[in-house]
Amino acid sequence: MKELLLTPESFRLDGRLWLQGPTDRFMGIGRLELLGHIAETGSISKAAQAMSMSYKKAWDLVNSMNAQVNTPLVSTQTGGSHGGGAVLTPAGRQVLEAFSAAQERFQEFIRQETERLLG
Amino acid sequence: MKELLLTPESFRLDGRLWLQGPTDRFMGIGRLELLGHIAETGSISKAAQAMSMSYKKAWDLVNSMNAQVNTPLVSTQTGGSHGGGAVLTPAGRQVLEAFSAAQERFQEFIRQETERLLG
DNA sequence: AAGCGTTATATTCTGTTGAACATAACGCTT
DNA sequence: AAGCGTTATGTTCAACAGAATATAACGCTT
Repeated sequence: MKELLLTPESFRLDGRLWLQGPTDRFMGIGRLELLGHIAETGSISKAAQAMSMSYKKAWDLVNSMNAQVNTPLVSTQTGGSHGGGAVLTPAGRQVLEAFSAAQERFQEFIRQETERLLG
Repeated sequence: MKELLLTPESFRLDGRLWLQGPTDRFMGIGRLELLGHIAETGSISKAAQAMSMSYKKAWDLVNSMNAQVNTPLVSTQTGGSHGGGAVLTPAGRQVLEAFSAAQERFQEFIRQETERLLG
């Protein structure tokens, strides 16, 4: 009977993937989810609530992303019938889709490596 | 002429891979490099110097790794002709090798994804 | 016995990060 | 004009992480 040093009950392979931009982090799993919630809800504040994140934090993230590209990812509007809102621009949808796909392939990579290391 | 939103001059795909243990992080790129330097130098303090890391930090990391497995990865000795020292156990060499390989495959994954996203 | 380089461990300081709170502006609705 | 939900922005406080400093113990060498 062979003793394994690393068992899947006690150890878990994990990882993160991100895009580093000119000044700050540009895209990561948190920012990606935030973009998804903004697309769904049409609002930064509702997206923040959905992630149990403060509005300020969410706004800072949106601001950081928009500041690092020529074409902003999120377009915002203050005032109006519903108080304002936020939508993804075409550039925003493009980034969301591309990074989502990369993220899924990364999860698949982690599954494979988990099999190798702990399986 | 097609304008790219994300150019490889301004954006860089990066990532991290780690093994989460029962209590703490168990293995990551930093701990891996530390194990490598310990294997080379036979000393925690020399390994720490090589990484511009305080001895205490290095010792804490070694202690954290050893505490999370039945068979320690690093065997230490105090006192003696050279003051003491540290060597990798067979388990330590095994973990070093296995995680190094995973790390290399991860770097290759990042290269591929960089090509897709920014290439 | 003194000196050495190392492991082993605690404490203190400090910088960074995130949370919490507070306020203003905006444009529609009533 | 007052109220609303939202975007936009600053400040303050708490928690955590890392760096710096300090000290002891150990076992060989001289």
